[in-house]
Amino acid sequence: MKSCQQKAMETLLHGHGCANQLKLIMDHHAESDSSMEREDLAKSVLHCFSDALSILIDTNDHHQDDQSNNSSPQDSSPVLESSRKPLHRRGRKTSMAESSDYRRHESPNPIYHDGFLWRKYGQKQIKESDHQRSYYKCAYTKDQNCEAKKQVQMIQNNPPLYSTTYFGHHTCQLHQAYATFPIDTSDPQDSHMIRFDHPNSSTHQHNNQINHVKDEHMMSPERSEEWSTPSEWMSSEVAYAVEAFGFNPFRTSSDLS
DNA sequence: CCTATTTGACCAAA
DNA sequence: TTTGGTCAAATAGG
Repeated sequence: MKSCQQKAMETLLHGHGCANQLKLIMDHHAESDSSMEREDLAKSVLHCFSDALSILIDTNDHHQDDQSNNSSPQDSSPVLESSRKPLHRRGRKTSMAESSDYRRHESPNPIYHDGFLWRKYGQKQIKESDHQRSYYKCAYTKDQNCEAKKQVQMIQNNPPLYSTTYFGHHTCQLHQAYATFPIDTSDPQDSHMIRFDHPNSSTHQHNNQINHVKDEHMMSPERSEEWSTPSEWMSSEVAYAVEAFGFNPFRTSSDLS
């Protein structure tokens, strides 16, 4: 089992990778159709930071955790939740969510471009919810025994709210690439961009660029009309993320500085 | 062709 | 028996 610091480090490295990818996109396709991708990546970066922070903060005050529960974080999106929080069990266990380590995000739109390559392997109607849940695993599960998974589910219709839950941690090369990238390059202008393709994948993969999960038709088809202009909800989503990250849902700001 | 997604079947846990 | 998670055959689509 990995130490919390290790997890935090991995999360930060992922965020770093996403930021790199974002910069790459902004450098090369400044005006193109990649705004959606950029938006998702920006969100991922923010999520990574808050994830890492929550891990570190959580381990920091693991001994003085008495009054931590009653200060429930208000429900501004995106909401962050982790398995390190106490889980109240009611009724049947929801296996994955209660047994293994997970990080959950809520946001007004599903997160597809999070810097990793996912493969969908299932979709289920969930009892209490009106909406289906989609199951993804890392595209390198087979090649590299990467166990990372994620679930995406619409949890609310109006306004639209999606829950993205990550399970396990990436051990694949795509992830390792972030770790080998020099973090503090002396020259911020010159970008030594990391490669996002994978050295072993060329033999049997027709396409080794980041190949993002496409929009599912699982959700109600009419939902797309609810977002009048894409730029509206996208920028508001990032604004929410910034806001949430700024005050940190788990602690008061005094703990951060 | 090849790979990715869809979707009903299957399985394990409760 | 019900439910959530996964498998894998069928299908889509490049």
